[in-house]
Amino acid sequence: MTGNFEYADEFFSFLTGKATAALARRLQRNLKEEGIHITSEQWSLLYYLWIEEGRTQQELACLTFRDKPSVSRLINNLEKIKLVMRVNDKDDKRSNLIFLTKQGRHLREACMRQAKRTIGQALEGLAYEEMLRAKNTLEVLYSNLK
Amino acid sequence: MTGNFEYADEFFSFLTGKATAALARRLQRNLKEEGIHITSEQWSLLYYLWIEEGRTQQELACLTFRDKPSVSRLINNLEKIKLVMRVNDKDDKRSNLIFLTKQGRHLREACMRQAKRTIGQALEGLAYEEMLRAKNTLEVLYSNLK
DNA sequence: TTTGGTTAGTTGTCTACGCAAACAAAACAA
DNA sequence: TTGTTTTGTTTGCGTAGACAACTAACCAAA
Repeated sequence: MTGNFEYADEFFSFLTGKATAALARRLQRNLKEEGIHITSEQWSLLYYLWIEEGRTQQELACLTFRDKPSVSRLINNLEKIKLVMRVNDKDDKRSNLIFLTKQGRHLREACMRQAKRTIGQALEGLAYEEMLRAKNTLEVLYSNLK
Repeated sequence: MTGNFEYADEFFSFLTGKATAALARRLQRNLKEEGIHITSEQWSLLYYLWIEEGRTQQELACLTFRDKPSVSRLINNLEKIKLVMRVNDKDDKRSNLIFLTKQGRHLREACMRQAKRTIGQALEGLAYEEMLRAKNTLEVLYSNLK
């Protein structure tokens, strides 16, 4: 049925992205309350580095679903505030491997706490079952489009 | 439980906004294929004007969950490409009422077609029931945060 | 009426986005 | 080995985002 679906207009609200925008703003606000002044975009990049460091910019672009220039500039800004650093890969001089600084690593715990808090606020009043279903639906949606 | 929720980290994927980003990009691409060169953000503002014209910028900011400067500049750009126009409100000289131009009105049908197509592509393979549940969950999420 | 608070919109500044083009290093093929 | 293609990153450009500070208009209470 790709691209032709009779009830589609009921779902235009997906297209406005209001829910995601609200979530991003709340995350940023919660981080700020904790004294952490990073953007939600920076958070999402750091998130993958907290899981594993030493990734290339290419990998980070893929993981965060951004284009390469966006990642390049995000990293510029994260370098400026001394949370990450580029290390030129010896085996492949085209790539930079991105590592956390001590400060970047240190931020992890507080950021995770605020991320959890944000999710808690967002999903308040919903049954766990419903959250799982919504997550699953969004994953399907993403895999349909990526 | 606001802000403290033991399974929260399972839902961090909500925070990255990848699904929404994918959706916005696909919408823009689909519009482009139809020869319509507007951004997904412009689409979302026009969407509310297609429902009803003559809204104030304030109202549009509220409807699209953006701040006033963002709406002001979106309208600047929409004016540049002659899809909308500001009309100063005679009853309250502080406000502008935003109207579609003939071209703006004309775009409606094709844009709606592509919006439907985008939703169709995004939700492909999902049961209608699941789509409704996800929509509902996102509405709760939004109302928790706005 | 005048003063003080509120509301609508704009401007400045900085961050971030995508797309296209440029570049350099690496991989590959003749 | 040289020439071509691919890959990883950066630069240029235009759009969009939030926040803070500002102007102009409205309004209400002294």
